[in-house]
Amino acid sequence: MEAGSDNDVCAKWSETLRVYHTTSVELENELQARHDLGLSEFEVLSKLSKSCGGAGGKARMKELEAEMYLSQSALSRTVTRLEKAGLVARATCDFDRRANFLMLTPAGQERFVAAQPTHRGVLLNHLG
Amino acid sequence: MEAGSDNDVCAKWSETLRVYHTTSVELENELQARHDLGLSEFEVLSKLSKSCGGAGGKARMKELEAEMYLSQSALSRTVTRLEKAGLVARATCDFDRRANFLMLTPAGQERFVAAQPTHRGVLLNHLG
DNA sequence: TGACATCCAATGCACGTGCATGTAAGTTTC
DNA sequence: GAAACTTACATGCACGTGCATTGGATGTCA
Repeated sequence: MEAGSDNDVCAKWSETLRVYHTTSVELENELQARHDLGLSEFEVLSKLSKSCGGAGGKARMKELEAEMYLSQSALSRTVTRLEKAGLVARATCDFDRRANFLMLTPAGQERFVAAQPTHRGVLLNHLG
Repeated sequence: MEAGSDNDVCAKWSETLRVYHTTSVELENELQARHDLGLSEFEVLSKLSKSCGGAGGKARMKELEAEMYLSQSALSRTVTRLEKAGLVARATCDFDRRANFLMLTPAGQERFVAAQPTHRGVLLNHLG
């Protein structure tokens, strides 16, 4: 019987929508209010911090793009915002001068470390 | 120990992000390509169809707003788009002339019925 | 070497969204 | 019944996003 299966996926999707929206809205609000960071911006800092082991590490734009649900152009502008805020630095790669290396600045590392508990708290609230 | 719990919620959130993004992108693409409908627009048609039992039924904007993850202004514009496409009609309520009654037009009902299998198909693909 | 395809990132543009505000209609208080 | 408040919806504006394009660097093949 297929009707039950239809209802199942509908309910599952409905629940996914609920969790996603409520959680991401609160993440956005809390990160913005407490740390002046958008959710995409926080996630860029997070990926950089994890894949580079703190300030000074490097990652390419393409690597980030593959890990995030964000288009190439949106990622480019997100990084531009972070750069203007002094949280991230771009450096052209010596071996492939098409590519950018991205580095967390000390300020960026600091901001991320400060924001991470907020992020965790919201997730625990909604998913814990 | 809290580290395990932290990892749990992170993994859960990560999975929610993955399911949400992949599913909603494909929903958006398929509905747009096959039926010239955005996801929000489809969901308005869906709510109207369900809460009104097909064409000619009525619902207020405020009712829809409560059921959807969309701001009042975004909903207003979504309904405007649907109205311009001839899929929904606005009628001012006799008893409260601030409020709108929304009605699915026959074309709107038809479009929704045509689009629903597409919607179900994508959901089954991703969640089934 | 020269011509062409491919790749990386930035940018112009259109679009959907949220916030703040405006307008009109209903409600309450005196 | 008038004034103050509240509610329902629309609209101006700013912002983040995706698509398409551009510009510059790299790779490939004859």
